[in-house]
Amino acid sequence: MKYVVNNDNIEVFDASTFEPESILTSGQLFRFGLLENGDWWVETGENRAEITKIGDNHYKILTSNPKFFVNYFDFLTNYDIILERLGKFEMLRPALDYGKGVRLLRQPLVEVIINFIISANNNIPRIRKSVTGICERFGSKTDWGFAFPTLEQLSQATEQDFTDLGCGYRAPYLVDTIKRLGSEKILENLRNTDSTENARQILLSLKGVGPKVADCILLFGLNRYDVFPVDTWINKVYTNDFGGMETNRKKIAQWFVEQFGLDSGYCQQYLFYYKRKDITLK
DNA sequence: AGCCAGGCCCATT
DNA sequence: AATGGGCATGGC
Repeated sequence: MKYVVNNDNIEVFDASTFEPESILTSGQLFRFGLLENGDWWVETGENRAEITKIGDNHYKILTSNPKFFVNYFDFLTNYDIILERLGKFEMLRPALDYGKGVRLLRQPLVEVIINFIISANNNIPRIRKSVTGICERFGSKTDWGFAFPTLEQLSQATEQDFTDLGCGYRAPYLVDTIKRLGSEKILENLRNTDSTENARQILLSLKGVGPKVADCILLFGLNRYDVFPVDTWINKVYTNDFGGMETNRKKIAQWFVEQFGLDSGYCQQYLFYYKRKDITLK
């Protein structure tokens, strides 16, 4: 993959490891969609991009903030090398072939924490609805819609607000976590620690954050790749496709990390996307 | 209609 | 440390 950063767009060439549909529907983010002209749109933080296909393996990312999206789409990482390493595992090849256009997004930390607290025991369409509602209710107006709210804006939200937005029993968790993020040095400590396990323990102290959600935050918000979030889908992959006998999800995650090391986070995302390939999210 | 969803909290053992 | 019941709410 090659890319050129311009004033109001990024042009992507040889994009075998950049496929908008794969990236956006792989369950990492919840504010995206398909326009009538076939372009994909994505919003995160206070930014928006539209991705238009120019030709085979050739895209243009239209945005007023190209620098942000170079980082967001993880363009500094060489995915060919990751695919080559993981491809040595024979059983991964169908998933890698199907999902080679997936990338691991480098997302704003607070947004990831809120999104994945909402994700627990929930379905993706409903998560999208709640997250979108939170932006519309508490985020700043933008040229195209609404930004994801800042921590200060989020601190205005009550438990009733989150209930009204369809967050269900997670509403009190959100209020409690938002209050703590504003009053303690949690975000700073998360960013400063060298230890993934230390960061995990900090996250587990948050209400609504268990082992799986913590690993998603580590992966999508803190760019730690020695993690393997195990949800209901990965659980099926483990037992049905890998023939695993363990039932404890923390132990399943540890088993995967033993296999795939620092490629675990990428591997998990390819497997998750492949397992859900028959479920449409447009 | 009933099961399931990118699980977690909390009480009990 | 491990287990299990309860849980808001909408998608399918």
